Amino acid sequence: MIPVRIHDSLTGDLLPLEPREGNKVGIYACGPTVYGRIHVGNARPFVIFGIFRRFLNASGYDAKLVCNLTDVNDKIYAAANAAGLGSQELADQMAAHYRADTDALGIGRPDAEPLATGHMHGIISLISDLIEAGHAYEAAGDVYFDVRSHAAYGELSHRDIDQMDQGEGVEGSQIKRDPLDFALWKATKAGEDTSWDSPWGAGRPGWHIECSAMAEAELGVDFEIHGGGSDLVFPHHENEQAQTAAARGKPLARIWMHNGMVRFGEEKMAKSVGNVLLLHEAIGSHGRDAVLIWLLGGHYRQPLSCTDERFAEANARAARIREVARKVVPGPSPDSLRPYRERFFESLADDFNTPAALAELFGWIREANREGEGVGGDDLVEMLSVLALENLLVEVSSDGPDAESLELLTARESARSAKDWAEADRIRDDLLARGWVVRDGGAGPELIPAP
RNA sequence: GGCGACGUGGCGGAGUGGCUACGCAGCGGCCUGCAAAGCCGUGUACACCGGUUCGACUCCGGUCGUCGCCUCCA
Repeated sequence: MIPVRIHDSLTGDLLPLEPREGNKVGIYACGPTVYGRIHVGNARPFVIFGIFRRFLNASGYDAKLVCNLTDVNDKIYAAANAAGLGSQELADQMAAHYRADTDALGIGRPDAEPLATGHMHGIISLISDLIEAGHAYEAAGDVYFDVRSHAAYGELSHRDIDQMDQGEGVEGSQIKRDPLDFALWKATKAGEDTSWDSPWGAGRPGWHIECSAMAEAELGVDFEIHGGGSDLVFPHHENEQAQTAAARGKPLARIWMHNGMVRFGEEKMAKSVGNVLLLHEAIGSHGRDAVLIWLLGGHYRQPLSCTDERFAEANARAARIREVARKVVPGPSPDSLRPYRERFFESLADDFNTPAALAELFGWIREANREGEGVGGDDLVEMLSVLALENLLVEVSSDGPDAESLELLTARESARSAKDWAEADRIRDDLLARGWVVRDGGAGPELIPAP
């Protein structure tokens, strides 16, 4: 296990990753609410935490990544109504889309992907515990968390509870003890076609309590890392933290790891703003390699802009990797390239600095290109595997050039021998039209699939 | 208004109290019949103003600007 440090949103410090037990690391990253197709902003945490898990496993840890799906929620009721579907039907459909869309990223699935609807028992029992401990109260079939009963409330988002906007007109404001109290359980309302029985009557869980319950069921409490988008810090994670700490007397997680937002234009990409690029569209038009390299090209905590230029640039980077992969041979890499590999892992261990790691990868590539042919590729395979980019190593052309193209290549060689450059260049254009780029290397001409 | 973060070369994007990030694009060169690929070289980079320091892009203070959260949000 190499030492890993991660920035913690609660303390604002770089904290060492210290497993509770052996080399086991539990990571809970909040997934989307499934009421529509996900966009590339939603894909960022999926990729960040998915690749982070790969890095940890490659570094001697045994990481368990849990990414939940929220499949009960106001938005789902609204979207289902608009689509003329049952809410569970819509949620199931969109959950299936989510799995397919994220599968296309090719980074593997999380170790667990719990659904809120699959954890009703745990949710209800956690709410009961909170009521019993005096941190929650029932009111007209709803149950609310009593924010004033938990002194630490506000610690994660660094907010002073007394300075927070307590504007009225919020849902349930008449029956809540404090405007900041948030719903753990909501009594079923007209127009909602799903509900669950509880000690407080038929209803459904609030958003925040779902995650507290699912995280605990999968990872216990005081687990290593809780993550998600920075837009979840308040109120979602603040509330999760408060619920679990109030009910269990222990913090929910040791490190809070938040990724920055994807920007589209000058503002955050969000369904509510309407400025979204759907993940499957991005993969369809730019390829999954570009999407992945683009996401890894910025530090996870910083905002990241989404434009066609960025994807084109990412594709150019992918091409450079494929290029070196052509000349690398199986086997151990030379010692001279060792430092790049070392710094690649050091960068990832230092607050998961993927852009710095990529810089080392490209440093390795430059050195390997300088060495020429026959460089052992083990380092490259290792680094690309961590980033889920090992596919760049396999030759794109599964079948190789067809016979006719090879004949053209031979004909071009004859023309070149005869110094008939016009003919040679004409044949080269023909080959390009057939999808092959001619490359005259020292060992004779080679046909490379056109980009 | 409160809280959090950020302003780096043509673009994107790391990082550091004094030493080449890296990628994309440009320019020059090597290689090539010419290209392509690759390699080498190249561009007075660190918002502005003060301060601390032998020395600051890097630390401190202020100014301007941008973004996120404070409501559902990855």
